[in-house]
Amino acid sequence: MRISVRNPQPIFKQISTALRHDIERGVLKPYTAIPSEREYAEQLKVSRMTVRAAINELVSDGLVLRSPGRATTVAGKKINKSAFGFMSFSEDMQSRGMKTSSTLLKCVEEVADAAIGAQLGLAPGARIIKIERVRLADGEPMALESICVPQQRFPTLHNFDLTKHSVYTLMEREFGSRPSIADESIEAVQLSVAEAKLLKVKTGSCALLARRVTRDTVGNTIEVAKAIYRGDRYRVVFTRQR
Amino acid sequence: MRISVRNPQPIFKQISTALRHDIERGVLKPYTAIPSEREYAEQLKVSRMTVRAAINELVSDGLVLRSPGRATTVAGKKINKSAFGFMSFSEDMQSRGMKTSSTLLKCVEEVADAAIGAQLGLAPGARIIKIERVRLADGEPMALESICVPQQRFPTLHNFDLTKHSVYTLMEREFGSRPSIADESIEAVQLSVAEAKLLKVKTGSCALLARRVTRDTVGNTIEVAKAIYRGDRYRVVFTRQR
DNA sequence: ACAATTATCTGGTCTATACCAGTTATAGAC
DNA sequence: GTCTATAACTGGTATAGACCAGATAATTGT
Repeated sequence: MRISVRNPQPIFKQISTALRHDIERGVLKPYTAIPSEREYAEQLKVSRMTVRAAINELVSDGLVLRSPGRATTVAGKKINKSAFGFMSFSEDMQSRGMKTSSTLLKCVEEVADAAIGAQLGLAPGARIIKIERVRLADGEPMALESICVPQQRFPTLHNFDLTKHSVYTLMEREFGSRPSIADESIEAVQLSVAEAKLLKVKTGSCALLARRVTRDTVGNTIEVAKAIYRGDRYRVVFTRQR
Repeated sequence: MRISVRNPQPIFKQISTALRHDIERGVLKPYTAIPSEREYAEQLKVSRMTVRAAINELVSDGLVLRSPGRATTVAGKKINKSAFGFMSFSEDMQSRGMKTSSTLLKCVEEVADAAIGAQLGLAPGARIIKIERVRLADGEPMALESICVPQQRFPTLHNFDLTKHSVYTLMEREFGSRPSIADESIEAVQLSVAEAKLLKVKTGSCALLARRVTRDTVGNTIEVAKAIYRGDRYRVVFTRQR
């Protein structure tokens, strides 16, 4: 493992990605103990707290398990290789090696209704930009997505080519608002006739309905989203800890 | 805020729960900045790193937002009050103020089939304990749950009253195995005739199917679970970060 | 050979300090 | 007033030490 102070990445990040790779490549094998924090500290000539910060990252991703008194061990094989985090549809699919595309159904500026406005923390009568898209993976319809963002914060968002660019990327690059945290809920629903037609499945099929309220690093609510994923092709995977 | 070294809880934990309460009670209001880490450190006469550890807990629960250079602010109202973590059905429902009960459908010791055995990391032919229950909240059927645990690790689990005790509690108290991390997947499915009858809903209704592989603090896989939740009454809620 | 004790591991917490890089407020120049 | 440079913040990272309690390995005494 090589770490460098000249690397713009913080040391603990360098260490955690190095360890992550070691686990992925099998250098550190599942169910076996990894070297102790003190060993790494001495070997890498960094403080133990720095090593600890690195390992913290792995713990919160569920890659390793810590238990007081015992050595830290590599967790067994995970259902989901990709760490949780939260991803946009495009990032999500791309990480699975699928090509994504979109069909734009709607892209309008309108007055926010009471519910959406309240969730976005807007005054009554404030305007929003509403974007509705069919999301496809390798050409096959996978999800229906409806996004509402405050017009005031992203005034020209609807001028970009939303079939090409990720909305999150645009938010960050063009408007300096980085999505940071999202409250999400998932439920099972039956598809309506219109929804089923767009997804090219039978009416009444089961689907996952996800609602999401996204905030940026400053705490502003920047998005209220609703997405319907085909039940036969989509599965939400995550790691829980306690 | 009062912290004490005599309190068996670590200081940073005391601070984080105090802050959590302040946020819940509205002493620290949404969208407003909280005092800086240095202020808390001086006021509480602890190291800044300790305060930081406390605030880290709030950040990972999505209660506050940090952004370099700026003050830390309280996040807006959350969809889910309860932090994510992972909970058993009983804990889950109880936290919602509902009374839970169970109907035991099956509780047997048998040879693990290939798939389950592999997930539990067992040798072919090893025995498991399989528990199937209908879970009820306030007397109403809410979920069907099927749990498989290795017989070797929990030899007498099926002798306990599983309609009364939480399996996780038994695992920890009676067998010294604390559930620590779980890989979970959720998908939408249509209920079969038998499932619908047990849940007292119409055949073909939508439901959430959750699969879970749980490991303890040492990394042993201690449970493979499958649960079917009524789609009309259940919703999975969580917070994502990136 | 076995059981009990002890030494030495482990991670968990904590301190006090330091420097950096962003952000914001302030004070000064115009 | 408005603009600009600066000072005073913020959180982010890192250090080098310290002590604790749980787990384990080594060493005893029998």
